Amino acid sequence: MTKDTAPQLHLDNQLCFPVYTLSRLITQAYQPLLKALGLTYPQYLVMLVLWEADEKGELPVQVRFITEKLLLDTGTVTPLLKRMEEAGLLQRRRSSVDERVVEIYLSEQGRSLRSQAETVPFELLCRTGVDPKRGIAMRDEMLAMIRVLQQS
Amino acid sequence: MTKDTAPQLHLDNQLCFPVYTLSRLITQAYQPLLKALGLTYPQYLVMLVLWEADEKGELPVQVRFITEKLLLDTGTVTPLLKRMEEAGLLQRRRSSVDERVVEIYLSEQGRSLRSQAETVPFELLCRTGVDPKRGIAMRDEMLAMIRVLQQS
DNA sequence: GGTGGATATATTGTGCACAATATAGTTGTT
DNA sequence: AACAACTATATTGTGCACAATATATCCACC
Repeated sequence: MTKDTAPQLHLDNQLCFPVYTLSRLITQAYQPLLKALGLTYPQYLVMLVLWEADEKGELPVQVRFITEKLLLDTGTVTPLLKRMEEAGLLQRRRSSVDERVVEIYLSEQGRSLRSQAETVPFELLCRTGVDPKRGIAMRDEMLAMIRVLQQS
Repeated sequence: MTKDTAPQLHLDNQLCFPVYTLSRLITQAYQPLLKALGLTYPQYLVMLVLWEADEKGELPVQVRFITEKLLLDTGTVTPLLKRMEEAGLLQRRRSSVDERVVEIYLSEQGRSLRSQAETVPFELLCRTGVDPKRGIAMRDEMLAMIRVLQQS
């Protein structure tokens, strides 16, 4: 009489666990590169949003713009932006048109960081040993899952 | 004269961001199911490890066993196990053979939670709308990337 | 049998995530 | 004009993650 088993509860059979682990390991792989720029990984994501908005002439952006791009809520983003303001990467200013809104401006320091960041994605690609084609296929599958999960 | 662009820094071209987001959204999808069991997502992962060890008659396990399975360090796992002990899910006891080692035992409450958890993976599969075959393919690709990242 | 190095776990401090709630401002309706 | 409903951001509290460091124990070798 052996114990009954529940293979669907075995760690190796989970889909969630590799996603969770891969996310952590990727963040760890970025860490030394981002440390040289004085950024954490979530701060790097905010900078990606701001640099891209800058290219398109969309600055300043609202806090809401960032929360929607990154799918994070204000409870995460507000303190994140405060720390980044203290670090001199950006400015936060209440809109005079609508006092509810806080507008985010890129500082010169924040803007100039972009040129240093330009090599980061390629270096990461090398470290992870991802074949670019399969990486794109994986990315698209994940984006599809994200769309499904966002509805609930 | 337009601003120069750096497409490799655009959010939509990142591989890391979908992994990061998918991981968060999956955790959020688990949350209502796990809340009914009184577990957080990392606590659920610890329980998966313990239930599986229990099946194999490997209990008690060392803290190290859990950190290695989950690829987390003691700075994360020790307080996690303490909270789980307070919640009555497990016991922590110093080994008398080797006083450095802390042995983790499953409590009866923790063991009996397994039957309630057995339906969780299937429910998640439904919510994420994953085709099982493609899910397995994705999982294996992620595990391959994890192996590469673990070496550095 | 003492001591240097290795091992196992714990602690401290910082920065996310996120649920829940609060605050303040705006808009639409009557 | 008053006020209810809505919107944008902020705050509070809890629980991870993780780097860095500390503590305690064990083991090998002399």
